Amino acid sequence: MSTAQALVARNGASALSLREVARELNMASSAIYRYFATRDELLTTLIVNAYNDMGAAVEKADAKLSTAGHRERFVGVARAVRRWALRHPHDYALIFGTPVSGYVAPAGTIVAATRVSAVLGRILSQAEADTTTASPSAAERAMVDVDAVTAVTGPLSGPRVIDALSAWSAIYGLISFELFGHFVGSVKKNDTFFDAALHSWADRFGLPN
Amino acid sequence: MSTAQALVARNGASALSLREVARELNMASSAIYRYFATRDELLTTLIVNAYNDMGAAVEKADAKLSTAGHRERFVGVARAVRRWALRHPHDYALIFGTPVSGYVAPAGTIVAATRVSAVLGRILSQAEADTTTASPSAAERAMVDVDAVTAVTGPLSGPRVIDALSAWSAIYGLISFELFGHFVGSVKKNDTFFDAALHSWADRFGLPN
DNA sequence: TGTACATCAGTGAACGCGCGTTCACTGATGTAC
DNA sequence: TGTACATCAGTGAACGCGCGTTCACTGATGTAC
Repeated sequence: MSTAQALVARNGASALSLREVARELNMASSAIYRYFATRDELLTTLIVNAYNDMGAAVEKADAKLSTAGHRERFVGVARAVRRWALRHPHDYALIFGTPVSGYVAPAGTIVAATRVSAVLGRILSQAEADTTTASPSAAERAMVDVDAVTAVTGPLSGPRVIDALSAWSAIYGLISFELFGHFVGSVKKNDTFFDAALHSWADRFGLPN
Repeated sequence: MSTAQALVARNGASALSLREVARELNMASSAIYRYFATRDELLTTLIVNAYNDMGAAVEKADAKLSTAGHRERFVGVARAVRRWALRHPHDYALIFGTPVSGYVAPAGTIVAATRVSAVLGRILSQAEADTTTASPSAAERAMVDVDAVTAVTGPLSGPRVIDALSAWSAIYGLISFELFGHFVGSVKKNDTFFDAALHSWADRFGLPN
């Protein structure tokens, strides 16, 4: 299986149809079945690869900013997410677009899927650790699985767990609106707008600088 | 054309394939060509219908809240967007999911597409009108088409134009993450979480109550 | 070292399916005299 | 009022295409003696 996934990973196939992947690899479509039992298995590998590629890119960006302040890290990491999305629109759509009808992602994908949000969450956790961290209320625990989140991000106060998840989905919203054309006619300079929106989030989180 | 669109609108067809639409209407697939010259023309009508259906639902919700405070209206309208999305996941995906490859929406769709964001923008404009509205800076005008936005929302200060667009894409992000399964494992109660996230936005906008 | 055989990556033709689109048609309804 | 004809909504068979999947195969590489 290592070989199989490597094959697809190495050649960076990122199509949603088995035959299209085969074409990208210059293979007969039937040859794919030497590596994957079924289209869904191929799809899973493609999705996991995309999550990991995105995760690695974002982690690398974060590592480069390790000495920077929390605000700079937060904005920088979000920018890295956007940059990856713009460079890999096909993979982005595979992960974050309309789910493929009938396909159910197996549990194994979640680790890869969590990498990016984990980076963002960790920054917010570290920014908050500088001050006091109130423990989440019962209401907050009822709507969010605080333990699951903080297990991967580090400690976060209740309101911040909610805002962190909200921010992550908002970043996705900004990128998707840009990529899917919903900002056409209102946003003119997508990169400065993205930055402005993100600094507004950083303000909300009280990140210094 | 009135008949044709009415046909589809009345029966509420919301499939992305021409043959599927025909099946929903209990017609031969060829019969569709009596009403639409091409699949893309059908798709356009489907999309416009979806936008208008969503727009009408949200405008109705806003009308019901006309006597309420700005915060209540803002949150109530956002809730209406979410409610519509949950009730019409197929139409929602048609509008906000991955764009159909090769399909280009004609200019005629934009009026319908703007209805929902216009409602939200108008509330924020009215909330701001209660105080002073500083006119947008050159930097803000460079990244956002302020005139196009305020033409439909009413006057908004520069930072608020940006935050309003950001909020709209964030609402989309929250709904899409819920609908597309990206909150599985972290958010447990989607409706209270949505409300909490929205009130956090209302705080950011300084909406009273 | 050479021969015999097993392994295994990849091929290519074929299948049934759903798609968008075309086309000759049917049959009900409306209009003219 | 009845007959003749035009209009028009909808049918059903057929097309070429891309899809996922199967299957008998080829031919290069590895192993045994």
